[in-house]
Amino acid sequence: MPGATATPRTGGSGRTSSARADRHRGRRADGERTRGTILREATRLATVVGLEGLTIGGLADAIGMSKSGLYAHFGSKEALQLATIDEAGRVFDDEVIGPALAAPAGRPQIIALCDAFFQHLRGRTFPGGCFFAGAVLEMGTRSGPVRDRIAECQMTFTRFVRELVVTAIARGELGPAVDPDGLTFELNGIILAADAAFVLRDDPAVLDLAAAVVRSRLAALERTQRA
Amino acid sequence: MPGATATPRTGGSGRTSSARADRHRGRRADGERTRGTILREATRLATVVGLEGLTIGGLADAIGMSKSGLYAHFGSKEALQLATIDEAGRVFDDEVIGPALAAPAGRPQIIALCDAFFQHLRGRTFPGGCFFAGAVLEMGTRSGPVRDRIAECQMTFTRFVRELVVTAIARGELGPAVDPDGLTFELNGIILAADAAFVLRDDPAVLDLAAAVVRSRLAALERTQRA
DNA sequence: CCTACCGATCGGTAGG
DNA sequence: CCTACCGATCGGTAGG
Repeated sequence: MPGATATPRTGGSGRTSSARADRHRGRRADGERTRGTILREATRLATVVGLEGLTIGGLADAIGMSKSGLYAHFGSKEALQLATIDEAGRVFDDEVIGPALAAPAGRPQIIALCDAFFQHLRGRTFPGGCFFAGAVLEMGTRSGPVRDRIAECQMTFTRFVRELVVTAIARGELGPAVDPDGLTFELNGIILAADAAFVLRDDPAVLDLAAAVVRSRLAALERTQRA
Repeated sequence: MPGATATPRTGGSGRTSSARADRHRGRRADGERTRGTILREATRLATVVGLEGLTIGGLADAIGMSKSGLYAHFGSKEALQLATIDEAGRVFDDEVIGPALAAPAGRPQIIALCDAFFQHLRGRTFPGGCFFAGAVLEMGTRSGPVRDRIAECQMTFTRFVRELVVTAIARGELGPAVDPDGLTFELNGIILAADAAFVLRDDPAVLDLAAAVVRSRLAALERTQRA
């Protein structure tokens, strides 16, 4: 969720091929792999117990490591939380933002974004539903770098949705009098309602309802002059 | 949020006036008062640190009591959590359900319900926003009596909103082809989006936007035939 | 990446 | 409603 722009993560560090460089690369690659394993489990765990409920010991147990093994990768709980947020952002970009960008510009991108989000829930990438929906309510009224990072992610997403809305209006696929802020707010609400209902009822039917609501809402706005 | 029906909580126990009964009543009244103080602070604290993050020690400190003083009122953390949920439900009934029921039946009740919810946020009854919105995402994927109680509250609220919608359709204040489940879902989404945005941005302007969205949404559905 | 440890805090109990 | 305590777990560190 960090952004709508694809941020290519260039991996390895060079082209040297001495034994020493290979060993360095091997060690670093192992470390990166372990780090990835830790963070994948951390994102999953955090959607169930929260970013604050995520404990170093609990996470270490879940992946069969010692606590100090985790401290070798992240110096503190806060650093782990921030890295976990970034990992969740990469997953969100891959599974939700990516499919939206792959769709034709305008209204199809709005529908693709919502459908991708519902698929993100349906596929149970995270056992506790949307990582960020939970994190916003958990961290919203606190303070510190973790809260600020979550707020930043949420703002980035809202801005992205608004861009799609503005584009759809400019292309004449939504009525010219549609209020971008209002529709962005509504779409975010549909997304949040889908997450809450799916988390609670564990029933894919709520995602079908959500997808139908998105379509009927956009169809109505295509014809009317006032949102 | 337990229900839309007013549940009068009959207090005192009788009409006896012996010294012994008075002393009993006095003791019980003191206990009830302390219990209320504890629960009021518990609901507030829980909206910031979560129902799970709510600790006996932290709550005891917040109200200037000893931990064991709390254990005298609630035998366990789980019992405290359940009592806290009930207290939050009473507050929600008072501040949100009550004003809706006081409005004229039909569409005015839907608007009154949403406005009362936005006012519930604006007045900062709870520092962390809507108690139940946070609790649903925190407890949704767990198990046990606390999760079940939260799920029950959410279902009761959803049913209540749906009743208002059905009534408004029956009265001809919403188009006959409006889908009750779809509109209930949308209204719940607007409520959740308002809570998330207010918690994060701490800006009453988001509540004004939410109120405007509710009105324009209902106005559009009054005229159209398909939701 | 490990074992072994630290002070602080967790939920909960004994006994008054 | 209190003091005093329990074993378990918290985030974090030393030293390898």
